[in-house]
Amino acid sequence: MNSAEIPRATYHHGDLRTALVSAAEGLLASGATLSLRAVAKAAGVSHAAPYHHFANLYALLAAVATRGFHDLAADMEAAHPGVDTAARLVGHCTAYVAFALARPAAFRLMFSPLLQHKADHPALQAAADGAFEVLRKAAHAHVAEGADELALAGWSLAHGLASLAIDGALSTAPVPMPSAQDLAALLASRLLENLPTGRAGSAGGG
Amino acid sequence: MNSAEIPRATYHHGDLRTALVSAAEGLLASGATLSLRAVAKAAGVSHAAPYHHFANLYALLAAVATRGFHDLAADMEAAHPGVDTAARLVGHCTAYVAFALARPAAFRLMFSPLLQHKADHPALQAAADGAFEVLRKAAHAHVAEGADELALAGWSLAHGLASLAIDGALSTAPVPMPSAQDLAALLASRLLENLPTGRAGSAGGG
DNA sequence: TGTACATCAGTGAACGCGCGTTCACTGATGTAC
DNA sequence: TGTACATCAGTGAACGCGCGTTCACTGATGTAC
Repeated sequence: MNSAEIPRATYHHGDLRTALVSAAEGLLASGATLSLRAVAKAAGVSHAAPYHHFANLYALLAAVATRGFHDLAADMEAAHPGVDTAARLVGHCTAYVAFALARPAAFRLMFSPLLQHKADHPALQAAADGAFEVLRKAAHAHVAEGADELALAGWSLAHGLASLAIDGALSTAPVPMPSAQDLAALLASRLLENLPTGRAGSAGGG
Repeated sequence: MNSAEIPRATYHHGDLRTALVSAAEGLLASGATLSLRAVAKAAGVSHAAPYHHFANLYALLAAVATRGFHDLAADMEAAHPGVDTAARLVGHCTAYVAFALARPAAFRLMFSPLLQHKADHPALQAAADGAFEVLRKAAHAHVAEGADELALAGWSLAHGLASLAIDGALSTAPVPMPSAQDLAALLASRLLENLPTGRAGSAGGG
């Protein structure tokens, strides 16, 4: 219950703030270059209206990304088949990739350098931390020793696969591919099966 | 020897085409929004000069990305410690992450949706295919069966780690981190050690 | 070597456009009495 | 319930700016003889 998010009065438009966030994500998804004027037009209001809700374009983008991290965390939480800890972590990774494929524009924005200074947007910072915490907790439940490293490995694998898939890089691969979701689940489960509590030790040569 | 790349005459400037590509990558690295006029100014020529070398901004961006893929492939080729096939693949993945950390702006552009239609730029398409081929060949040398999947896993892991690192996401992780290069080598080698020729079979539920 | 000519990379003025931002305004919503 | 007032979300005109793109030009480089 973040009191800064909810109690927006609904005067003329209904809820222009939310409508602007949705319109912005829609424009990003369409591949258009984003501008406050274009977002206002897409939302059906005059170009000056957004200034009553967002100081500038970056504040609006931060709101889009914040909603994205909330949705990502919710999707990952919702995807935990059974109580098996490994299956839960695989489910989280699969949901991660599925989110990126379903909403690539939001996913890119969430990790865009445009919003790298998340400290400027506390709500965004909190939402991003919350999403990673879902993965970290799942890894911690699976195995105590090396859990953070395990979470990082799963996160990296899921993030890399998601990024490559939505940027079309996988289409350059010379072999027929299963669906990206199936592939993510397969790879993540293989990784988890083969990385139990034991630590490998000295593997990174210098 | 691509005849379309080399035989540029050096009339007034010397080699404005190359200078524009370098200036563009420099501007991208500085975080500035890119425009042809800004690139021309950075290269010290008038704003109309680039039109003698590039039809528009996208053609220039494609040239930046093309050079990036060439350099990435060269870096990966150069990083093969010994003749051990596993070590070579780990070396490639490490070089991949190191390239992203050294030239994040180029790396992002290379996988940007702006250049998703690589078929419009044959040189870019060839360079991108060539870079992935380095990874695929290394995986194929390591193990014939399932080599493409192995290459994809290594690629995804390296790409995900690289993306998260350059976008600052790893700084939100609640544990102290080794250097990203060491981490990439560690994770890649673990993955490779534990994913030999055997195939897991049915792991992706659904 | 020297001269006349052709080529074309780079110049600078000019254009129309969409942008961010401001400003006085207007009119619907909420509230005090 | 009704009226008068306060609030403030959204409007539309206006501004200055940087952009992409074009165009006639100019002058350095290359070449034919």
